[in-house]
Amino acid sequence: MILIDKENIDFGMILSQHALSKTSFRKILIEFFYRSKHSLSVEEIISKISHPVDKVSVYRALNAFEKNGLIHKVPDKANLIRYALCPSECSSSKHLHNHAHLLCSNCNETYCINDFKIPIVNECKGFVINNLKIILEGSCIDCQQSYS
Amino acid sequence: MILIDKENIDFGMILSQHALSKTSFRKILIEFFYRSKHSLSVEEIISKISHPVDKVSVYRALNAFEKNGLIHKVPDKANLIRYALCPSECSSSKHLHNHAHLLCSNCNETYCINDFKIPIVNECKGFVINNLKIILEGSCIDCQQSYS
DNA sequence: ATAATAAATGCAACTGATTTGCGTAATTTT
DNA sequence: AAAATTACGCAAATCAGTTGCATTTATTAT
Repeated sequence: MILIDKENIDFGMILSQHALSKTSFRKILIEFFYRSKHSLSVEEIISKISHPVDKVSVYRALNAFEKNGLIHKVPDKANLIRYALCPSECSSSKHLHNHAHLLCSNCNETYCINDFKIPIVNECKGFVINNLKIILEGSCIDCQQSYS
Repeated sequence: MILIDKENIDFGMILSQHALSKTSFRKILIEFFYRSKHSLSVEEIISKISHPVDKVSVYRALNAFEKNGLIHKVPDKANLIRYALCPSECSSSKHLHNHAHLLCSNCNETYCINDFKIPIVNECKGFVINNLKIILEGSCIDCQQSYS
């Protein structure tokens, strides 16, 4: 397991490394992703961030972050745009993900899981498969506890 | 393998068996699903069906069909509403699917595949998993051929 | 078969997420 | 520091999907 000291990350540096402008909003946004343990929707970003932003700027920043390999889209129960941090191997030229998503039916939080066996597909109908998306729906720990 | 004679299916009967009204539009709609080898979006239904329909009626019919176990939602590249026929075991009380979806990156058609091994998930973060969605993205046979 | 009841349809208008255009402000390059 | 590029905020547009309501069609009961 890799432990990251979240208090001492240079978020401006992270933006530079991904060829993204270091505006005050974007520094706060990337920090917000690092501090969040689950994925983020546009609404969540606007309401919880310590910086007044127009939603248009949020959409555009997320777009740029994704394009440059910093974040990736994750499924959302309501089909909203929702993102999570990429593993460090991703770049603007290529997103390299090999993970599944856990989606809580109750609170609609999405978490990434990195350790799973790729399923074996027997019947392929001649498809050439480039990308695999796995979504596991269920109840997250927090929601299970709140039921009991 | 089960062979179905698509020329002699009583579509009115199928609607009755699923407790759905036999309107002329709904008979044409269910027939359209039977004759299509891939999944259908609302837009595709409206433009290709031999019957003038309002989109609202399409949405409402699809909703009713799904609720009564006749069709099920499938993923769509652009997050549109998209449906495919259920296996005959589905009913209004329960949808019983155990299959994955092939999504062609080129033409955006979606196909169901029924023969695959469920992946083993090692890292679950305490989740209770109720439902599994698997989406295989790639190129379908037709799109591969059109490239060569 | 007919009347009564329930459900489906079409139209117009609405919602809510996302996008586009454009002038201004901040950032990066020279 | 000036010039060039990119991001920002605002207003307005777009696009999929939904809701309300009056009308038509289908189902059920007589």
